Amino acid sequence: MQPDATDKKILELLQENAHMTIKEIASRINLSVTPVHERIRKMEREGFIEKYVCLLNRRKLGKSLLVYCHVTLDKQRKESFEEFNKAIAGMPEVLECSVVSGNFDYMLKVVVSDSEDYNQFYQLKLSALSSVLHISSYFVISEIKHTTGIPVG
Amino acid sequence: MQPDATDKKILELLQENAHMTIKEIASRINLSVTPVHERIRKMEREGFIEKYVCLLNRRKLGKSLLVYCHVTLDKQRKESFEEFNKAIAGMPEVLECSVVSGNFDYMLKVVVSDSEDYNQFYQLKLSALSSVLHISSYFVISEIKHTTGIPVG
DNA sequence: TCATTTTGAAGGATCATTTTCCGCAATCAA
DNA sequence: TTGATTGCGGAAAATGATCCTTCAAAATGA
Repeated sequence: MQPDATDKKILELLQENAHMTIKEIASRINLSVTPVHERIRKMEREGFIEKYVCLLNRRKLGKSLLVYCHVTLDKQRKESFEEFNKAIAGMPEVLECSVVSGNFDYMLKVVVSDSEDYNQFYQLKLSALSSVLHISSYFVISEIKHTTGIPVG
Repeated sequence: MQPDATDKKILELLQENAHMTIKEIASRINLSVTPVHERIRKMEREGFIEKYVCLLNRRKLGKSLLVYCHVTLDKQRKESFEEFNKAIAGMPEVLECSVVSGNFDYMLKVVVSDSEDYNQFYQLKLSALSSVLHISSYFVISEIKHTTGIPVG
């Protein structure tokens, strides 16, 4: 069953602040705590809500550099994709990695401390993979928008 | 003050599951609830922890298509950047938007229902902006990795 | 139409967690 | 040694989550 309008309001609030109490959510949407609680549990059970996480300030933690990479594999073959996918899983600096359509194979989002740190990652980890043919790096100069909230309207 | 090793363990746990109780965290790192509670509050106060959110399953909510866009502005001028930045802020389907170095100006991450929905976004919203000269779209075929957890080791 | 079932919500009791307070021990500087 | 600071543990108080029962409205069926 898809979330109804009330469920969606709850999701919007929780996507913005998961520490909001059920009581607070209830008062915002003019309901008592019980139905709000039940709706949340239901959406958790049914997988609409996947998990609750905290978001950190990467700059304060010294991870000031954000880089997007385009990766082209040497050969578009099963073994290459498998090697690459497996390697990516073990790289904590890679936050996102997707196979994309277009003139390259992968799109990566990488978080590192600085350009030297990125160089280490680039030379010792990414280009060390035999499956990799070509890498283009795009350094983020300014983050205009950054949200984890998907539109539920 | 930077988080110490104990703080980092707490951050790793909270980045994975922010609903973990203080008691549970405490037992995992062999501490009582008081210091764990104090450390978390401190990291919230000092801004290392920015917010708590819930992550939704976009597919279950009908947002099955993920697209990365490269956008080139017509003119690299203050007014163009301002118009573009402002417009992006009002587009809920754009989850991330960054100014990048390289042969285009912006990198966008867009979430929509399907290709028709993307077409609407592309034609009616993005290319409707006078500041935009060129757009390249890269459709995500497969998400290999997707995490919000930045490395704190 | 009337009775029955189902669904969603409210209120209150109970349980768990968070938060606060206090004291203890280790470390460090004077 | 003394005094101050820091980090930790334990327990009480405050708050919130959860569970259970009841109620009302809508849907279902004879």
